[in-house]
Amino acid sequence: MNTAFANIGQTNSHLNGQVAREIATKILSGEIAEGETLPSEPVLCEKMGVSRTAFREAIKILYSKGMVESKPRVGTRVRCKTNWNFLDVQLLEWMVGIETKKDIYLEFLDLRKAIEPQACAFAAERATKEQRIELTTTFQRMCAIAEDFDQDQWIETDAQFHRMIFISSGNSFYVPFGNVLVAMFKWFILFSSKDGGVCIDEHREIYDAIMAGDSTRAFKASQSLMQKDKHGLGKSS
Amino acid sequence: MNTAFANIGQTNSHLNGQVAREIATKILSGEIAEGETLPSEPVLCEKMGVSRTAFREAIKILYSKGMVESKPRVGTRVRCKTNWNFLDVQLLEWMVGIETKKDIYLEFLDLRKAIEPQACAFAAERATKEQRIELTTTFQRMCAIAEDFDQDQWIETDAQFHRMIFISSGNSFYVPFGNVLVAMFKWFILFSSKDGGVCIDEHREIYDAIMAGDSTRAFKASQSLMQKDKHGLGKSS
DNA sequence: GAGTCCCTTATAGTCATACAATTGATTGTA
DNA sequence: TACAATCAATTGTATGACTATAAGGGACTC
Repeated sequence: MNTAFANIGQTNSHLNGQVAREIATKILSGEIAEGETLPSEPVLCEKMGVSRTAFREAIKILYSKGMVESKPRVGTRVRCKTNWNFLDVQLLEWMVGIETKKDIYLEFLDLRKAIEPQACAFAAERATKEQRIELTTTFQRMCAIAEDFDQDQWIETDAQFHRMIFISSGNSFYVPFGNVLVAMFKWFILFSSKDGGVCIDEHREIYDAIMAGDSTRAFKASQSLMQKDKHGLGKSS
Repeated sequence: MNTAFANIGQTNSHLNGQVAREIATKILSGEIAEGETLPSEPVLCEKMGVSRTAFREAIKILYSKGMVESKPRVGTRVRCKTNWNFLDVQLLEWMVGIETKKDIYLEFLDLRKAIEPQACAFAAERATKEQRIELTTTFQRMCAIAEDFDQDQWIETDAQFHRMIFISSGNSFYVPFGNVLVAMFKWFILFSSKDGGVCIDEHREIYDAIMAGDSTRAFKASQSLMQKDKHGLGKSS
């Protein structure tokens, strides 16, 4: 498989990535408040032990997510939270481990409820042949895992299944949700209980409806799954 | 007003911003295909007449939007489109002027239909006092503009009104939509016709419902506006 | 005293160069 | 053929110098 098409996450193990993560974490946790200006570049470079080159690349990453803005003579300030792009995979991954944010998946569920049924409906209408094949492959994997249950594998495959639906919607704006969803699912691996059965029947209903091209049924099936599953995990609780 | 809370857009007039825009445009338009690797850094720096520093900062911006990934000895390759974050203000702004993308607002409308009614409902339930005040101020401006009609001002204020609703939803994941919406509305200024009346009554219904704290009514009012308005512009056509 | 203009200065923005780290490709060897 | 060592191309990082920008203070005018 072409690497350009493989990974979803954006874990950047380089220095600039680490710096970006470190600062982002402080901003997201509120340790650095909105409106506050960061110490100057030389100071922070010294403090973090990196060169200006790496540091500035890190800042560009934060900038492009709407978290900071820089001006000469002023410095780099943290923008208002309303400008942060929470629908960004990296940003979500940075939130992992921030204690005060661990309940944010509840907010995400409210978004899923609004958008995912419609995504399923679109997928039923517009999924290409290739997308149907991949959806089938993924669903079959889910069935296998449901039989011989493994928590981590289930979550990963479940996320992939739902992501595939968003991709199959044929709408550019729906696609990013699939990626965000995958990022959120990674959280659940960290602190989800090992018990509870999977909603394989509910997923089958969604799958069947999409394959049958029945958008109304797909819409309802998705709604039904989200209704049953308080955690948005594909697990009944 | 604190500058950290003022601007929504992210127009970066610096060199790295220009470079980012230039390359992003070529990627978005398909001139540089998915999976393709860019020429090496020294080559592109020469070609564009900038230093590696500025160039690499530009690439970091694209990277953080999921558009490219870099590896030593391999180069920088364009990632699969499914990884691009279309729910990003800068990315949307870069799309302006790409001829083949000018109908993408139709896709966006499909997203709005799914999410905005729910945002209105949440806003009715959870808008803070300050948010209600700002919403009121904005709505009053809309009314004034509707009287003494000005196309550009209408679009700008209309966008601000809808953005305020997303912010008032109290859900971190709904907020970015408001910003994306503003970016999309900027397009309309470019190629919208000057005729057509504004849907001030429909907007008033949404506003009243939110102020009354009636989420069901707010939901329906938003649906109704989107139904009536084929372009999602707040204008009947 | 209030306002305007200009100068100073701190800060980010840009450049050039050198070196380090990574990894695909090549070559060598069993 | 399979595996290991080497090479080389490309990005990653560091450093130092210079430029551009704009906040803040001071002198001047009204």
